[in-house]
Amino acid sequence: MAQAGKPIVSRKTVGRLSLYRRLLDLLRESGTMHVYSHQLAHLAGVSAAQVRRDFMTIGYSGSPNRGYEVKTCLESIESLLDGSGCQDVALVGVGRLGRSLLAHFSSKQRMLRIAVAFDTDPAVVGESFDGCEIHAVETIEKVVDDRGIRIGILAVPPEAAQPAAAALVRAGVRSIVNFAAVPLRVPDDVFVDYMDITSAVESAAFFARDDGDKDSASEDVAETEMDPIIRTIDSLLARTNMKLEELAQRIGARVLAPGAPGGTEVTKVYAGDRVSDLLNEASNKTLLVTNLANLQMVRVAELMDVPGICFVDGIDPEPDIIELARANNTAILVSPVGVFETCGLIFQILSENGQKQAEPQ
Amino acid sequence: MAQAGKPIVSRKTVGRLSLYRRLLDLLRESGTMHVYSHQLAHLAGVSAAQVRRDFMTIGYSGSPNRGYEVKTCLESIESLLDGSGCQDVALVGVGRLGRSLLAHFSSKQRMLRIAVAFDTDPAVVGESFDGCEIHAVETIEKVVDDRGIRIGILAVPPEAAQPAAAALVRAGVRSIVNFAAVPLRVPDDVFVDYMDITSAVESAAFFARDDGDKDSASEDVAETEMDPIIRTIDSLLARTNMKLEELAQRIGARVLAPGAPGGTEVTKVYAGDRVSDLLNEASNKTLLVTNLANLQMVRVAELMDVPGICFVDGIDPEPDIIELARANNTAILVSPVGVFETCGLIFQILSENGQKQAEPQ
DNA sequence: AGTAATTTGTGAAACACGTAACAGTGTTAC
DNA sequence: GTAACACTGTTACGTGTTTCACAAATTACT
Repeated sequence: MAQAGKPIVSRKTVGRLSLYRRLLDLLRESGTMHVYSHQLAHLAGVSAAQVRRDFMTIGYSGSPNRGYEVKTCLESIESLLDGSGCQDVALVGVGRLGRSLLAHFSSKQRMLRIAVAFDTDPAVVGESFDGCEIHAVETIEKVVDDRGIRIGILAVPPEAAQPAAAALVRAGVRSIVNFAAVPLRVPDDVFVDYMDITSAVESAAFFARDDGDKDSASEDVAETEMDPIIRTIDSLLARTNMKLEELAQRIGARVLAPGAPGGTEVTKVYAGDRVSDLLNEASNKTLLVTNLANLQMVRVAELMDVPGICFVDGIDPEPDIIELARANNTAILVSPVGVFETCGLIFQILSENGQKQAEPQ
Repeated sequence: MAQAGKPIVSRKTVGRLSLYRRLLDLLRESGTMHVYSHQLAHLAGVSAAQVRRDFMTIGYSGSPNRGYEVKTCLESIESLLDGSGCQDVALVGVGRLGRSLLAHFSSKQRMLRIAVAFDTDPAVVGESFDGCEIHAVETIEKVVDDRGIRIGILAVPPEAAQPAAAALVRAGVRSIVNFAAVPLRVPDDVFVDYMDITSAVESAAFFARDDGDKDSASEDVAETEMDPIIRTIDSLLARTNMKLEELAQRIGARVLAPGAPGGTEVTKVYAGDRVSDLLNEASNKTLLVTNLANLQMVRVAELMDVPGICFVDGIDPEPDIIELARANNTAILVSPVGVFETCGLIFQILSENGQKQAEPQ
């Protein structure tokens, strides 16, 4: 567990590792076992060499021709990032932004949680938001020190940032995320990350103007013919809780076997009939699109816990196939069109569906 | 006004310019006319060379021995950042974070405003927050295109980010600030800035651990004897609306002349008796601390619209001084201790006071 | 078994960025 | 008037990060 010394990981690398971690987590959930550097790079929006280099610096090795094993890779990153056990975070400033942060970290984070928050407003001091008590700012030093908290978040107006930072540092905080738009004067060995929203938007505004005259060659994303695996992985990001039944209806497919009772979510699609690929790619949320309507496919689906199979070209599968699928609680769909068109439709629907959700977590 | 071509300003430089702009704005408010590169650098937390270089790249020139003129420098930066006129921004996702952003930009921003927002939740569609209408996400393309908006902010859950980004790009958006934790696939000529809160905090957590073993040589900030001008400017950041009267009481000073009716705010302190310096540094919120109790000081204070003078060492000023000050509505305080101690006390009080404010804007 | 196809791991080049040094220039003091 | 000074504008340099390119390694197929 990353015990050997400190591999001297740079600020930017740590940021990317945090992103890899989330992506790998998605992949693991979807049942993917292995991932290549270029696939992960694609998902993370960086270059493949960058991914390899990052893994090198943290001392994790994949295997040639197999790529990186999702499970062990994830463990490696987590042992580095999370270190030993859960870390508490202190939040200063429980205004709109602060509350938004409380909600953000109360729900999804595993190893990091905001353990305590501070504010000046007597109206909120003593209250609790998302299970986090609000204390008065005057007590920062005592409370933070007592709890041994080493990470602070500043979500205060600019003029309050420096004093609050000073108090946090005095209390032993070693690392601060600062949402206020002022530079903090802190000792050199305290890490500060600036999240300056105003600067970010102003920069965006600047580059919005500047880019305007470049020939906009690519109206839509180039959509270069990516290899099927990447496309499959991509659809992961559009995890949209689409029910299998609704999907069937949308693509005009007949439903010959209902699948598991209560409906089934689909987050991933595998198209093809290569059982070996399927073994690697499929998960319990993968819809299998295939033009091979035989019993073997149903058996593999059962084996892999795949919730449904979609045959194509409007074929009528043999009765024994339907019978086995029903027995296995595996859904059977029949799309009236070919593999390509079916995949296209599903892809589009999943995308649209993702677009309709716009409520932050 | 920055018309000649495009000076090719890098992403990071633009971010810093945005910060300089805010700092210069503060300086202007406080009445400061000129600023040196090393002063601005100190305020911004960067090196003096960096500041000069940044101004070089945008083609702004200061004058040797005078530094940069706050007014024209501000104009120069603004003409670059804001370009021509006010720019509208589109926000997607009006959850907690989105609302926090709406509030943030509705209040303080001048040239940037969130003109329209989108969400899926039918409960908020049609509503208005902070004067901004919420539309349905399905209408992104039409509304954004119609209004000619070129800047977008994404405050949506990860799975909704890519479709929303695609819609924004199709509608003509050239620049996106993305708060979702996923990389966006957009054409190369669209600018994307990632504000990944989770990554930021996780990075902070990592470095909080890692830094622990370095010898913590500097318990508190080094507080190296900074030149008086910088100290004066520094106190600007602790703009704390401290009333002159309260300040007098806190430092145990006698009040010999009440100053302007209704009380006066102090955001800045100048200590010394160099009239030439005072002419440069003072503003209508500057408290003048001096050990020269003569009529000339009162006249200069009147001239510069300085609200108050604080004499030191418990002296008793001549009656004509008090008389003139009363006539001018200039407050006269007499601190029982020397210049150094008086400044120290005031500084401490302003700092403490700043710390008590912790409510985001 | 041997061969072909991939993919990793990594040294070295390329790049971007920040820093330091220095020459140029207006200002002040005498 | 002139010399000293303090600051800016700019060029050259160093550092940290990213990309390139290729050898080593592993698997699959013949």
